[in-house]
Amino acid sequence: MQPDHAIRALAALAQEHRLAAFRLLVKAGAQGIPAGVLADRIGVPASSMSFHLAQLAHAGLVTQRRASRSIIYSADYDAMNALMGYLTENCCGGEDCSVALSGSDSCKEPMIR
Amino acid sequence: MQPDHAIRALAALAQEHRLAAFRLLVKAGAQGIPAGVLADRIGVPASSMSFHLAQLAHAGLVTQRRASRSIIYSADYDAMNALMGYLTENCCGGEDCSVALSGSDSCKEPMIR
DNA sequence: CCCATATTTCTATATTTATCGAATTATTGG
DNA sequence: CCAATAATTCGATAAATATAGAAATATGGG
Repeated sequence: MQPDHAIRALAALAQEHRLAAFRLLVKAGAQGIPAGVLADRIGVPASSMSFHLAQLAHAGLVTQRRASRSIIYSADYDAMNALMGYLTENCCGGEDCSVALSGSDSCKEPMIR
Repeated sequence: MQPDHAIRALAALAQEHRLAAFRLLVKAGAQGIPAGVLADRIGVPASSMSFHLAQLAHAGLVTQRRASRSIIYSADYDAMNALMGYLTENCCGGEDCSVALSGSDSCKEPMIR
């Protein structure tokens, strides 16, 4: 994953309504949630929701499919996975962050020099 | 971790120069890097670097200490760890993203309904 | 004490992002 | 085909973020 792709994904999640939408989509699983339902649940106008969903889609974090009149959004787990991988490799010292760096002494870089 | 804290951390990383700085700091380990060296390596004016470092610090992702005339920044691994934990719990279906969700069938939510 | 160094704060400006009503584009039921 | 529904795109602001020079604030050497 290129840094600019990671930045797009991070920026996509770094907004109240988009993070809320993505969390709902993650919980919803592959079934997904229609755009209008997301707008209602989050409490933003449809046009605002559409703007935010476009950013999540541009970052590759969600996919969309049409089902009758609705457009149903789903979280793209692979994309989120890739972002986690990028962060683990580049921002956590190259090891699994939650295991290796929390008070552990297995860090590649010594904590005190 | 509260959602707004996660958003601050995500936003702090979602910028070219800040992500570059944070990656350098992660690689540097506890030794850290002075503000001026970061500015030089990244190629931004000192005042711009200071602006970005303030955002990273406000998000809790870096710590700073004075050493003579320099102010040395270091990555805060615990904060990054907390962010990874938040993302894993809230944006990856509640399991370790890189293990459970990449084509695995161990997801809590069924992939197809 | 003075000067050079390192950094931050201030100030102004440019750029990007967010908001939301109105208009537009699909889709379906009747 | 027409009316109703679901979304998106458009357009106009508003708000937040980024940039960078200039001024101000510490620190330490001589």
